[in-house]
Order: sequence, then C-alpha cells, then structure tokens
Amino acid sequence: MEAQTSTEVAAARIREAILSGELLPGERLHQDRLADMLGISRTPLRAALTTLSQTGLVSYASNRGFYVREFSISEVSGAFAIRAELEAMACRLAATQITGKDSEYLLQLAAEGDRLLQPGALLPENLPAYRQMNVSFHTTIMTLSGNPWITTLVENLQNVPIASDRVIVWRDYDVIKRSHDDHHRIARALSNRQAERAASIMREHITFAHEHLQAQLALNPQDFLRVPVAEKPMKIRSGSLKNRRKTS
Amino acid sequence: MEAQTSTEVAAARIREAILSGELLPGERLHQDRLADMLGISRTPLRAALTTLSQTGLVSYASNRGFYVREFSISEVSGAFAIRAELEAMACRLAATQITGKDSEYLLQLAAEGDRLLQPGALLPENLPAYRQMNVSFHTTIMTLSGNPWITTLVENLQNVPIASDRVIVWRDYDVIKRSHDDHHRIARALSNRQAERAASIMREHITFAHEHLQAQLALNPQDFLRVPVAEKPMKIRSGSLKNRRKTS
DNA sequence: CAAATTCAAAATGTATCCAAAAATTGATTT
DNA sequence: AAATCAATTTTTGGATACATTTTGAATTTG
Repeated sequence: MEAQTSTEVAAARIREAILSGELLPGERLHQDRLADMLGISRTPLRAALTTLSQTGLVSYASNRGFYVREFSISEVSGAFAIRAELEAMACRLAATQITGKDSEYLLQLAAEGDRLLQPGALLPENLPAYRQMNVSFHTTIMTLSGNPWITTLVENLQNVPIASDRVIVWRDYDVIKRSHDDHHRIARALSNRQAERAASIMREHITFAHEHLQAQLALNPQDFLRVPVAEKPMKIRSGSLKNRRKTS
Repeated sequence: MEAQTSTEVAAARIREAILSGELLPGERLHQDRLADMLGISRTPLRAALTTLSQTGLVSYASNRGFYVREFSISEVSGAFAIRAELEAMACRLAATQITGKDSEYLLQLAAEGDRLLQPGALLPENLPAYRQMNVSFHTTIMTLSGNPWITTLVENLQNVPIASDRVIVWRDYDVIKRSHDDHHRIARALSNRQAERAASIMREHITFAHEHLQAQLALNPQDFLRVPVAEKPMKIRSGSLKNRRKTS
C-alpha cells in the first residue's frame, strides 16, 4: 500500500465531493469547517485547495478564500470542442507509430465493450466496467500519440464537471451502440494506419457525445446534478462531507 | 496598487527564477533554504510550490519534496505541436465571429511590428516591445476564438521553458521579417473571415518557429540557458535568489 | 571487501498559534 | 427609514513548533 499524505487524501476527497455534486458550484469552502469535517488541520486542507484551484475545480481570491468553481455552459461546450480536437490529433499521431501489440489492445477493449453490451442494453451493474473501458480506450490512444501534453491537457478538461468522459448517458442503448461502433472503427483505422480517418471518427465521436449530452441535459437536468462517479469511496472518517460540525 | 499575498509573490519570484535559468532543471528545492532566501516562512513557500507544481514548472513527490521540473526534448517539441494545433483552432473560430474593431486592433499590432522592424533589424532595445507585441497578437486571437480553454491551455504550454513565445530568436532578421509577414497575413485572413487560410498560416507560423528554435538550439545552446524574460524584476529583498544562506 | 543494517541528522508534513484582513453587527446620523 | 461608520466577530494568511519520513554515513556482518 502506498503512502498517502493527508493533503493528497483531502484533495481527492474534495475533488470527488465536487464532481459528485456533494459540494455545489459557487459554494464557499470555509477552511475551518472543511478541515473539521475531514478531520485534519487547516494546513494540509489549504494545500489541497491550492492544488484544486490550479486544476480548475476550485476558484480562489486572496483574503477571501476558496469557492467551488462555477462553469458556464460555454465553458463546458468549449471543453468538449478542445477535447475533440486534441483527441483527433492523438489519433493522427498514434496512427503513424502504432504497433501490432497496441492495436491488439485497442481491439481487445472494443471486444470487452461488445461483451458488456451483449444483453442488448447497458445494465446498471455493467456501467462502471463500461465506463472504465471507455476511459482506457481514450487514454490509450492519447498515450500512443507520443505527445504527453495531450493526456495532460485533456485531463485538465475532464475537471469540468459535465464534460468528463466518466459521464455516460447509459439509458439510450442505440446511442451507446453507435458510440461503441465508433470505437471499433477507430481501432481498425488506427491498426491500418489510416490517420485522417481515425481522427475524423474521433472528432465526430466526441462532438456527438457533446451534442447528445446537451440534449439530455435540456430534457433531464436532474440526472446531471449528481453525477455518479464514486468508484472507490475513499472514506475519511465516517459520514458525509457536509453536515458535520465540531463536537467539542 | 493591489494587495499581494506573500504566497503569490513567492510563486511569481520562483517562476521567474526557473524561467530565467536562475534555478536549473532537476534542482532540488529545499524548503528551509528557499524560504530563508525569500525571507518568508515555509507555509507560504509550500503554497507557492504547490501552485507551481500544478502549473507544471515544478515537480513534486510526497515526502521527497519539490524539484525544478525537467523537460525532455520530446516534451518541448510536443508543446509546440499542441500550440500549433490550438492556435490554428483559435484562428478558425475567431474568423467566424471577428468584428471590425477586432481586425483593426490586429492590423494595428502588425503595424507596430513594422515600426519596430523599420531599422532593418530587431534592435536589442526594441526586443521587449516586439516580444510584447507578439504575445498580444497571439493572445488576442485566442481570446477572439471565444473558447477560453484555448488561452488557458496554451498558457500551460508556455510554462515549458523553451517553448514560451516570450522566447524570440532576434538575431536572424530574415526569419523575423518572414514571421512578422505571417502576422500580417493572419490578420488579413481573419478580417476577411478566411478561417482555414488563417488557421493554416498560424499552424505553419508556430511549426516553423519550433523548427527554427531547434536549429538555433543545436547551433548555439548557450543562448538558451538563460532566457531573458525579466520584464519586471520583482525583487524581494536584495541579491540573487541563490547563494544566500541564513545569517544567524 | 562488499552488502546489509542501524541510527542520527536533516528534510518534509501537520498542528497550533498569532496577525492581518474581511465580513458583520449595531449604533448613529441624516 | 435608509445610509454610513465604527467596533466586534469571523475568517484567512503566515510563523512557529512538533511529528513523521527520508537520507546518508558509520558500523556491522557475511
């Protein structure tokens, strides 16, 4: 088990709390209270908040403290647009230098997706696995691009709550099926070193995901208020992050 | 004059020290020493280092401290490649929504460049002004794109020491002249809403800058060991950041 | 003699305390 | 009654003290 400093734990915990909607956009992050809730002192808490403020999840004003950052619709859209461009670029680069082993891995991920979609629907119990497969597929390609900045920058963009590829609208089977078919085509195009083709499919893949998400957001906003992301609960003490006060 | 917290001052000071080469890549950043050098305690210093580690200038390992981050050649190249792509994208987006006033400003910046290059060379005393004009030109276009992420992400890439657009190889007049001619063409293309044309020129503009910089780096590496960036010296106490020890 | 081990010194991580700034409250004035 | 201002409270920023981890050199052991 690797050693984790309480700053890192706090940062991860707060990050999850924000992405999951436990802490709402615009909400003030009182240092005393938060530190108390997490059971740590203000020093590591402030370090964690400083980290998060640089990654963009938290905003900060000197002498006024930290807030959960608010994202405008245009920022969310913008994040998708850049992701589409960067991941298309990743495809272009990856296609020129992909090895047989790499293609095999991508095709394997696609096959795993097939398996998870076999029932003719994305079952709730298969959602985490599918999500994991999806993340792996995208990050693998970005890694294969050979340009580490793509991974880094896209990671930044994932911090925009709704634009995260951890969000999957899993109710609409047809859309998922088609999206997964994109994965197959991308994997094949990369295997065949069809750079521009892979890039095009990827661009459309992400652009459509954006469009679809926006449509869903307009229809069922409540589904996105609390995005289910908690893979590993990462519990520090017991109880929720909110509604805890000093006991002394 | 706006209030600045000592954390912010320290971050700015260390940032400059790294970009200017005063602190060398890979160098260990001892907290006690650095704090002492800057005349502050470790608390704000650590906050500053945390900030810098998130922006990518400083690397960090838990319980092992902070280091000046080392960049591989491939990372520097990668940063340029992404910049080329993102700024080309900015051109594409800006072209569709540019106003007369915006074009006028870009053309004005180009005209200022003409004025600075009038002598038939980029004189050392004109270098800061030219650099400023160059930065303004690029950031203006990114702002006009309407996608704030472009500016944010490119700013991240600027933290890669050599890939910063504050670096201008000002000795080679022909190259600068041609590069500045690109600016004119980009400004005109944007004014005429020629999106793809503007994007193409911008991509080549940055790609060539990279190529030229690499060639220069191979020829005269010493020119890049200490990149002259200090516009505002930002002196905290007197003396250099290095070679100071506790006096007690 | 080399590798492993131990233990002290040094450096990092965290808690607590103090100072400075901002927010709030209440009184006062218009 | 609304606005203004001063005093109080709250909250943030920074310094110091303490705890934990790492490091490195001396010592031991095979």
